[in-house]
Amino acid sequence: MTVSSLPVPLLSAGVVQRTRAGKAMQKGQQTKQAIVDAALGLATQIGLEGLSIGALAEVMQMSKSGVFAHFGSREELQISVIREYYTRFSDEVFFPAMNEARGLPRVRSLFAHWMKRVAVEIQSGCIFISGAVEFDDRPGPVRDALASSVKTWLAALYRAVVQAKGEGHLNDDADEEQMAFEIHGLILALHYEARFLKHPAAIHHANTGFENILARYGTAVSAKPARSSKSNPRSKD
Amino acid sequence: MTVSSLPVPLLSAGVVQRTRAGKAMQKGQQTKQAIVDAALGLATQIGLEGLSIGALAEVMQMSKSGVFAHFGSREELQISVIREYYTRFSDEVFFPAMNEARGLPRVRSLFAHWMKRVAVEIQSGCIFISGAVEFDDRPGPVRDALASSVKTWLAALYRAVVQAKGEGHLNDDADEEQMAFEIHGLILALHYEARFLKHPAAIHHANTGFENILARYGTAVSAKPARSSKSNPRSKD
DNA sequence: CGCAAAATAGAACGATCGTTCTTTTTTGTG
DNA sequence: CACAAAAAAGAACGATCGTTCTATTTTGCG
Repeated sequence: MTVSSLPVPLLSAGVVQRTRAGKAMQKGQQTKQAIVDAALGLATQIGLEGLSIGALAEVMQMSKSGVFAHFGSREELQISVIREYYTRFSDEVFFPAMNEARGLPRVRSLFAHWMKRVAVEIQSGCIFISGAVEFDDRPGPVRDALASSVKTWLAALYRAVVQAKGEGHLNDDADEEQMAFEIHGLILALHYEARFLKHPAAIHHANTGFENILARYGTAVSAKPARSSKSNPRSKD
Repeated sequence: MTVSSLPVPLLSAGVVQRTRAGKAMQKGQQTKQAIVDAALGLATQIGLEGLSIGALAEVMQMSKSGVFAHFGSREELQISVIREYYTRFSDEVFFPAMNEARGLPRVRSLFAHWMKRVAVEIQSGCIFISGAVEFDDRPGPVRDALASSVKTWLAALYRAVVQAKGEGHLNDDADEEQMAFEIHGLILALHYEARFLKHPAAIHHANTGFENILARYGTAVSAKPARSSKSNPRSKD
């Protein structure tokens, strides 16, 4: 049943291969990753619920059972897609922004990268948004995986806002939860009005809304900072 | 084929019966309305895409074909549900707010009634939101019907904001489209965080966000009006 | 009541779904 | 190369889907 002792149970799923020095499992993990990639592409367009193994097999030019064998259930496939999406989201939004200085510069960078990503997703769709609608009252492991990913990301945004206040970049009476909520609303409205209603001004409205939020919560001195990128290289946490 | 001359083709669908003086079609329209009611209940929970004729027939204690015959296609059923939802939304949000005086009082009332409705929909779901995700890149008559309803409502909100500026309740540099966009974002964030993430503070955040928007766009004198309800009975348009 | 029309039921259709089982092919390695 | 394990294919399953067709029941009115 196993290769040596532990068959690398379910933990990897994202990291490619190389159990010890280069031997063991290869082809399987590679195609599994390719399947997840294709599944993510389908899921962003038709949603996690619309994702079917038959359609996925056709895209992959494989048999249904061949695709299925990699996951064991449709739910496990959906969860794999969510994990993959979370990984990409983190790589494109979270980690780049962590290179910015704590406080408002980092909050600005988080929003900017988020916007850049949503601008692409106007074409392809966002799983964090569509999934929330699909699973908002459908309990189970898929919902749990999705909610966990979303909460992690929103908590990271919240933490950045708290740090901004700690750095003195926000007014003393600024409510960090409130500010994060309003920022979240801007992204959701952008997604709604751009993707569904095809309203071209939505991107501009989201950016202007963010500036409005900063003008309200930020201190006068920090409302328009002078592009601090590498100037204050205090990253980590 | 017809009763007298015109069989009341497909136009009614919302109004109950009574073609001329009380005669003609009765039972059919009644059960159709009951089916649409039940379908709306299902659709708010599992979405327009999840709405199946089989499940609907079971709820109605009817045969699949009996239910189907009233609509002729699943798409027509979905469109009927959207129209019903739009009617209820208008009755609960739009028309009540039109009793308020033009300007900020009416904008406040629109938001208040919207909030009251979303608070209920945290349990049952909102078709304008779930439908937008389900049909954001699925062209066809269902998407058209949904987009039309949503645009009508958002246009009404926008119009109220424009009037508020016309009444001198907003700053001269207030961008009405921008303000409507930000209000929309608050509702979307409320729905997301309350319904999916079960965050209890979401309602408070939405209300506070609205007050923040008013504080930014409203003139100083109008930022906190003294509950003008019947005091300024200038309605119509 | 009687009769036509409307409303509903019933059965069956092809298609697709997720899943299971068995068989074949491919892979990695001694 | 050979051989065992992994990967993929193939076929079939029960279920559900929207839809069509034909029969039956119910309704409204002369």
